[in-house]
Amino acid sequence: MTRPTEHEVLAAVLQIRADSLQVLAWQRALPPDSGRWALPGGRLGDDEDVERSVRRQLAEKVDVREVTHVEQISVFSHPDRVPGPRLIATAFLGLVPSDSDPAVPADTAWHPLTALPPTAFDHAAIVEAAHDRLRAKLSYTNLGFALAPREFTISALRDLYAAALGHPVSATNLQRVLTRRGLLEPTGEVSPPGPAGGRPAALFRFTDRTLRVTDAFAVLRPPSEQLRGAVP
Amino acid sequence: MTRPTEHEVLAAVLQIRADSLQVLAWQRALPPDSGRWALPGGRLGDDEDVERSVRRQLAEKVDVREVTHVEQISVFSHPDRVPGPRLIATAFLGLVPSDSDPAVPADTAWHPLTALPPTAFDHAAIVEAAHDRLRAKLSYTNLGFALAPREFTISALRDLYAAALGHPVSATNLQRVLTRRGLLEPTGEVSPPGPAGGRPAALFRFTDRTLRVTDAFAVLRPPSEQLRGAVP
DNA sequence: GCAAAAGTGTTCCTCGTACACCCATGG
DNA sequence: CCATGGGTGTACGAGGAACACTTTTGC
Repeated sequence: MTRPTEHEVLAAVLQIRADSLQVLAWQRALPPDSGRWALPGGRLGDDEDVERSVRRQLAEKVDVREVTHVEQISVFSHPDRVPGPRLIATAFLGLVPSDSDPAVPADTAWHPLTALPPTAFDHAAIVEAAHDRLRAKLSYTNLGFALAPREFTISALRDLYAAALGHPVSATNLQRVLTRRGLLEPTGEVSPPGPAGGRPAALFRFTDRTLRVTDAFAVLRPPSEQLRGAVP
Repeated sequence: MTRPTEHEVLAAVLQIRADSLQVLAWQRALPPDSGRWALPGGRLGDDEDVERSVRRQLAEKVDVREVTHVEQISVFSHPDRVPGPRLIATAFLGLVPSDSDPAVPADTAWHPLTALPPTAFDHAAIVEAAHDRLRAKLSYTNLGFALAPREFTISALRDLYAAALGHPVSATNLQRVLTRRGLLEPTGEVSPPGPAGGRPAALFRFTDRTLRVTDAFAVLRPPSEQLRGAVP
């Protein structure tokens, strides 16, 4: 009675490379949409939920240990989103730190979001949704940890944020905001200046490398606790 | 080779009734989980995507015209989330204004989130996720329009927000915040005071009855546009 | 010394919160 | 005229943005 339905997972894996936000894709060799670029993913296995599945599938493209964050975006379920048997996709955002350069298969490459080659099916919409999610979460969570190397200078971090957000970011204020929120801590080390000279930059790391919401309820927050046992 | 998989949609439909946030559920008559309360929903049809499907399925429980907002929450896909053939669920949040009292089937009733009877399968987790989403969006979008009647007094609106957020809300500040953001406009009418007297309350409405983000990028926002053509 | 890059101090301003005070109605 | 609920004015503070200024390096 009902048309048979398969379920797949797809991931927009983003990384900042050469000061540009890029996405991992592979070029389809076979129809449909041969020659176009597709997101990594595949059929959901019998014994896994979608989160497990997307991590398994990514392992076939890149070393999963390099993927620092994975989160569900939304379901793409238009009946004709792909030709042939019906296929419903759960889309994910994946993030890789800027200093890792995982080996990828021959048909797979990174592409800047601003110059995406023709994409297969509805994958362009998935990339856009992932980008939107990333931009939003950078501003109210500590998600920067997933794009940044273990240790970094503030100006390197500024470049990462600027590339991901798509607008200039002030190193001064970025440091102050993240420090005030307790997200950054100095390592004590410094990084030597480049050939042009300049003061050596202090190195920092994120205090926490799991997702934390740092600016929830900017407004309409609960009344101040005053003298009750404050929960920090 | 792969186990056959069905796809369903489920909705946590929330409404403020009697100053309490309640969810619509129906009591299962048959196993599995008979006697337990389940969220409205059902199998995805061949010619519809998940958004269309959830609206269609809700129409069987309540008059859809009463549902002012529907949004996707997330996918629930644990292999054993229900007994029998594998069933993947896309979960939704639905909202109904506090002044509508849609007719519902005999097996269906509203339950306060704080006193939820035993629920079927993983539906309790879906309700919790929907509640979290509602709380978050109330603070940075105009989503209040979906819970409120067409016209309302500020103190009625305060009660709605307090019930949804789970903490007291100041009418003074609520009005100021929503007005500053341009979300409220006075109708010019007033509502007569109750038997205890008091000044008649002015009536307001939301200027916009579709979802709008009003507080994006609380931090790390783009540099100020200065004298360029400002986009209001 | 000078240019370049990093880091700090200071000011301004927006905006949410808290709270005192004024307003309009019923009894 | 007083209790009750509605509405306004104001002061405070948190925190982000902008920018001037200082520090440390290479040449």
